[in-house]
Amino acid sequence: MKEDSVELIERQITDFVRRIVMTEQREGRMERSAYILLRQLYTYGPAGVKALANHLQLDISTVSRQASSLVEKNYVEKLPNPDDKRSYFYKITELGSEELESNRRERFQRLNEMLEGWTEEEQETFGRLLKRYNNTANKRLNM
Amino acid sequence: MKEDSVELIERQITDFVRRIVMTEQREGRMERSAYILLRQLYTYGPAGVKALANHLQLDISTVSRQASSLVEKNYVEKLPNPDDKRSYFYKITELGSEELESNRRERFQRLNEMLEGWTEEEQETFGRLLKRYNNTANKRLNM
DNA sequence: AGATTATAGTTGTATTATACAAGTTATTGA
DNA sequence: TCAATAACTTGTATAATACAACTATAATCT
Repeated sequence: MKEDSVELIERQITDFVRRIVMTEQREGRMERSAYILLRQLYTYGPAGVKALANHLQLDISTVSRQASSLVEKNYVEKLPNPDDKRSYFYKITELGSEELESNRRERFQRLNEMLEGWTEEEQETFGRLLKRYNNTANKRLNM
Repeated sequence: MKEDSVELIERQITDFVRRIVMTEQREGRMERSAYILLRQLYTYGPAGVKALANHLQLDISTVSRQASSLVEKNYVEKLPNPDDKRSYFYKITELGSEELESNRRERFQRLNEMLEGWTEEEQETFGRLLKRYNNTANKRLNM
């Protein structure tokens, strides 16, 4: 089997995802989904589960549980929506923001170690190509 | 927050993994782990669960179950090891090889679509950088 | 050789993220 | 006003995984 670029990328992506999933499993998952939800709330402000589920492309029930779990940890508050008594706003708390920020720093730290020895240009290129890949993937998902 | 390369990459990796995990969940997972196990057996030949678990960096019990599941589908055979009656060799079958190959093709196909419009050089670079990243990550894991 | 220890594998149990389906309460619109 | 719709929660199921307990065999050490 000839190892052209596509084959190389396929292989690398498979390994990449495997390692991450595996590592997360070992350390007790949650982190990633919690992180993403917190990031969403931090960046775009309070929202209800439906909007969040749309943004994150997850099932409403999944987000509902994730959000509850964050409420338990006091990382988010569940505020009733005065205009619609069916729904709520989940709002990141001070504690949640701190948690997010510290998590962010850790991630940057780890990533920085991973990228040790890379030139600035290589880093930029990697980021750019990943982004391009993601954009295409996301576009395709929404069809 | 300034968006330097590390921040960009962190963001893109998070999104990348999220989308993949999510998509797999939707379509009934298994595919990835089965694929990786089949690939391992195809590439390196028959092996017992311990060796496989080492290679794939998974718990023995996990591999044991994955292997059983592949035996049920007739993708692999479970052969007794004549030199050690405690252990077995799992060997990919003809059917398993075909399944692997067709899975591979599908993945290439999808990936090719994803990389539409990329120059050959961009593809090579992407593969190379992913590989570099993976190598570092794997090295760090084994410490 | 016999007893102890180590090894290969399987199976039981738990956890996490997820989806789908069913249910509750509130809103909207004919 | 009452039927349909919407936002959310909760019940149930699934998949990949780990850890712990167990079984059978092999290796090692008196």
